[in-house]
Amino acid sequence: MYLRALTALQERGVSTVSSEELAAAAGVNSAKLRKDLSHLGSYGTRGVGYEVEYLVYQISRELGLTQDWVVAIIGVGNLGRALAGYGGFASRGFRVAGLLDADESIVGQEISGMTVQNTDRLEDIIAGHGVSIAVIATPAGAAQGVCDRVVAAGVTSVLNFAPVVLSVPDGVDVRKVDLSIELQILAFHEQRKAGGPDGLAPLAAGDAPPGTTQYVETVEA
Amino acid sequence: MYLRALTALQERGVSTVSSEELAAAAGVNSAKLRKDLSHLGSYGTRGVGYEVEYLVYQISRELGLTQDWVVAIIGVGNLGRALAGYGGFASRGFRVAGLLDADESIVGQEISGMTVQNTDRLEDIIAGHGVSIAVIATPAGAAQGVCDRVVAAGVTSVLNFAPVVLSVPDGVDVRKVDLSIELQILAFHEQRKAGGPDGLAPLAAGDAPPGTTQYVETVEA
DNA sequence: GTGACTTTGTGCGTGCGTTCACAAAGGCTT
DNA sequence: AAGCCTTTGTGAACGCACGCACAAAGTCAC
Repeated sequence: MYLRALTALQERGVSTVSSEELAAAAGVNSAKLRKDLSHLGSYGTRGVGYEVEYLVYQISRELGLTQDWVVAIIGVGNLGRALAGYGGFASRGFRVAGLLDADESIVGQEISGMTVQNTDRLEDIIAGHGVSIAVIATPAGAAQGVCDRVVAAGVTSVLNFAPVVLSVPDGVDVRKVDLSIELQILAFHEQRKAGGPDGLAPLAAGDAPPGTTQYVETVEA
Repeated sequence: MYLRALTALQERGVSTVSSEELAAAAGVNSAKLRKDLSHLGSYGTRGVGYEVEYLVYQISRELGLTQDWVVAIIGVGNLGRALAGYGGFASRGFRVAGLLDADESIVGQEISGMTVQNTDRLEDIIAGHGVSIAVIATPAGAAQGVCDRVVAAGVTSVLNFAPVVLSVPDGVDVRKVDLSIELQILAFHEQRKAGGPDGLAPLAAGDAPPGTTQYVETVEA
């Protein structure tokens, strides 16, 4: 988030920024921002602030964005197609090495300049291109099987869009993005705002379920 | 998450489940699960567990899924298209009332059985269909403007896919999904596993940045 | 060069979510 | 009917992230 705010500042020609300004742009507390940045070292100048360009480099390096990452997308449905065409990946050092799908009617299609390949070739592609991150955009039922295969083939990071909890061996990272759960969380708060269902008393502020806080959030009693 | 695990159990014909089993399926600690469920009331039977069907109903009601929610998707690029065709919404009580885009070459196109409308009509559509949740899938530059308009038109929940921090008045909820940040977090851990960049010492376990924990995660020292 | 002002870096307190561990409660067997 | 066994519900402790507030440090003006 800081990196994103910083590059936006960079594009506007700003060369120096205070923790207060950057925190506001990133939607966090300024003390938290300073503490976060202090973990990278002391890159600020007291009385002045942080040099934008230098900070961009330091954060990029810390996040590992100075090197390229090779990604494979498995499952070329609506979501897989969107991911394949998503510009935000390439611009941040993520290179899509392959689109794979088990559906024969999709295999061979050209999507965003890439030819969809059969899932049979998964192991070849991962090994051949040095894929280290797999994006799983398959239906729920196929996700665990695909996950097992990519892990066996050497992938140690998985981004999972399928609505299932994947189990993986130690040393493998899994992150999950669940679109309908995001909507459900919003619906939950929406219901609260409307007074709650079936005579249920609205929760007091702070009674919301965990994991629902966000950069900007206001929940009224 | 619990609801998803429960419906999966329901489909397999399981009628009763213990906190231990359900917690494993949802990827959480069993004590946490019991405490979460206890907030809904005492719906378990000691010595036996929870009745799946009853729990599904209770959670659905609590989350507000027993009623329908009307959604508008603004921005019909790759991602907007994928969202429009995403089956997970309709099956959980979310109805897409409109697809809107500012690009004249997209307006009028038929996507997933819906005609893309001009963003000019945003206020009409929100008022006419009673939209309460807006999904913003526009480019970053347009997001805040669209957000301001949907909020002014009465929307009080926003799901934001644009890579910007939206500012909204009190009483409006915003949730953000940022695809490239998910990949960046994975890349960060991946880099750590590889030994860190430029002779940087790998962080000890627990030194990972906040907000990076997940259902399944293993970060090696 | 000196003083005043600005902003960083961080020790400390607070609040919250998570987990452990156990008592209470219900079912099942004999 | 009684006792054993399983599982829930929850009090208490732990750990962590966040925010406050201030001292240290560096800049800028005079």
